[in-house]
Amino acid sequence: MTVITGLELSPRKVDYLKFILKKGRTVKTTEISSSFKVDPSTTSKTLNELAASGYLNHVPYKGVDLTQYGGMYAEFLIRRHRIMSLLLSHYGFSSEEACEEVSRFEAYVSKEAVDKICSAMGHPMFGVCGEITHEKCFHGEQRDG
Amino acid sequence: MTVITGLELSPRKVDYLKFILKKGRTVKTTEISSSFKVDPSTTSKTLNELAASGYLNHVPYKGVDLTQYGGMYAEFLIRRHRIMSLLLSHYGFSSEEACEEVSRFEAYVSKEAVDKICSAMGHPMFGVCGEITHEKCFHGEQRDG
DNA sequence: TGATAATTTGGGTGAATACCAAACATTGAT
DNA sequence: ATCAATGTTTGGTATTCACCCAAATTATCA
Repeated sequence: MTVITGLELSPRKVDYLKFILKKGRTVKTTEISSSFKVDPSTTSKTLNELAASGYLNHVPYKGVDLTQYGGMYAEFLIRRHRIMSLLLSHYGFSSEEACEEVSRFEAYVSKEAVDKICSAMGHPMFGVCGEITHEKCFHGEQRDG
Repeated sequence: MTVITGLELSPRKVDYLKFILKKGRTVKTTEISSSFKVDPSTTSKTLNELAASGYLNHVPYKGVDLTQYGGMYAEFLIRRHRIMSLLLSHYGFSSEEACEEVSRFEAYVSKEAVDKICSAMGHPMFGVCGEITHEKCFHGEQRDG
């Protein structure tokens, strides 16, 4: 049972996993590279790394999709984004402002912190940019893994 | 009149400026390198870069201190740290937990965001790790520079 | 089945952060 | 006042992240 610190992935990798989870299907390299406006070769390499680390299944020339672990991890990433955005929305940020700001720093926010905030907020069901799920949240309180 | 976005400096440089401001005097390379547990040569190079960018005055072999601009900027850095830590302390974080968590991501939080949060909090005078000053805060609300 | 489009690979770049070894400057003790 | 010890800087090198270009490879469709 691997423990998630939330600090495992670089900002770009976080972006990619969130993107792939939101698509909910196999995604092609070009979809990602054009969305993020980078060269396909850059995306290709990053996807390879994510596959090597077990987050993605990569069938060369075909596309990528999330492994079981990658799916679980990406759900945390989305939850983190939504919880942090919701938090900022309580301080005068519009949805867009909150999402944009959070996107800058979310990769450096620990799961422990997210769980704590989520718990203090009473495990909200909706964020400013979508539904918040708490499957693996552990409700901030201690629980066995 | 240079506009501060808050995203000008890398995490390490943020650490250094905050450290120097807190000391409130000329600081030697070794003080910094030993505090952050890195090689003095690493610190020396980073201090050079900060000097080249106008944040520090560096007298070789003697030490560094903040330029006027550097001092102003460092005050923002401290305010950002304290506002963000105070924010987290409202979600069940102890002072230490809040400081530690914020230290991980503060370099990526914009001044605009800090001002907004500061304003929404009613410009608090005290954070979990020191007094908060609002000299250059512009009180979140619009004001001319 | 061959041209076109998508993808990957190989080779480079720059920023950030770090280390080591060697050169250089400062300081303090004799 | 000089020299050894200490502190600092320079030069060289490494890694991680993120990016680009050009060339090779694979897939697809007409």
